[in-house]
Amino acid sequence: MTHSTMSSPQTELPIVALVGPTAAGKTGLSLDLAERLGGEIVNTDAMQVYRGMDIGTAKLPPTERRGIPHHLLDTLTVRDPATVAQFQEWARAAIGGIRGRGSVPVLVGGSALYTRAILDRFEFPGTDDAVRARWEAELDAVGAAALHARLAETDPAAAAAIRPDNARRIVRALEVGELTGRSFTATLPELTYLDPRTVQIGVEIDRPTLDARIERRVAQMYDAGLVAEVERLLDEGLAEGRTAARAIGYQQVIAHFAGDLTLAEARERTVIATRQFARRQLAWWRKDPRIVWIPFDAEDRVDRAVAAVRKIGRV
RNA sequence: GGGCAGGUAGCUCAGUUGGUACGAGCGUCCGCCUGAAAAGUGGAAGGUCGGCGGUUCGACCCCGCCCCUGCCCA
Repeated sequence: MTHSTMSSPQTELPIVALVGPTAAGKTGLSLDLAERLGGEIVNTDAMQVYRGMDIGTAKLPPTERRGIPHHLLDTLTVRDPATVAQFQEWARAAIGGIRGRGSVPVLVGGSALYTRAILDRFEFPGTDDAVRARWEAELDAVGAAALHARLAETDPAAAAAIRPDNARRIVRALEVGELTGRSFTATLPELTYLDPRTVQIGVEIDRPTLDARIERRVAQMYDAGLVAEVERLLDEGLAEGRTAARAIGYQQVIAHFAGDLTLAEARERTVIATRQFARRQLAWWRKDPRIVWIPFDAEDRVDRAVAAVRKIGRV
């Protein structure tokens, strides 16, 4: 416990977020950084929240965490749906708790939307299972195009921003409209940190190297028993999980068990899906000029990261 | 040595009874993205149609030879 003699010194503590494509080396850097800053780690990876999904999400085993507290790992079972809004709440609470303890929160993870939802001014309009279910049923009955036409009547702005084939977003827009009576703007908010003492550090890596690392990582996952892990999780209801079953690696092994892919195909598809995921992540970070990029293999990367943090807050 | 099938986009394959390749799926690249986000979604770039020669106004599609792949016979 820190005793604050001055006006809440804990708010002077920075929020650090480590971003970058999967397999770039975020985890390793996060440990060094947390050690140097006296920080605690907050996971911002949408799939590492699942208990039991360890190998396929490249979750750091507890024995390798160097005694640094890790938050938001293993918070859901494989049957539970994950949602951004809920994660935002958890993460902000975790950040508050860490700062309250006089430590620096170090967020690490590859889920770009999650990270933004936590760091930026980002508000979610709410949800309602019944309303959602009704629109989803309507979607099945009428199809995306017809639903989009209906959205065009009630919320022209949203309809203009959402493609007629993007069923998921159309349903959500209709849900929000019904719930709030307001337009579902459907555009990302500005890049504005909720707390000005926020730094994002990006792990920079060239594509050939990244692709090679992805391939190697997938091979290691299979060697380490990914298939057995999936088999075990299937007993726990993985296939019924709306989000967990979609995770890269898991999704392909499930398809294998369903007889749709050979094991070799599943492995290959996992590599491809991971690579595509990395590209999508990169597209996301590319738009954010606030990120301080540090080469993944820079000898002094930890020093540089620490320096970037010091620029915005006393540590 | 002989016979058959095949050689078209990075990959797997469609296709035209000869008139500028209508290509498709996957991959690749780029964009979008507010309660499934490791998800969802839009677009773009790629082809001297195995090689050489011939027939023809014109060939990827016809003829000849050659090369490569697979299968069969010897």
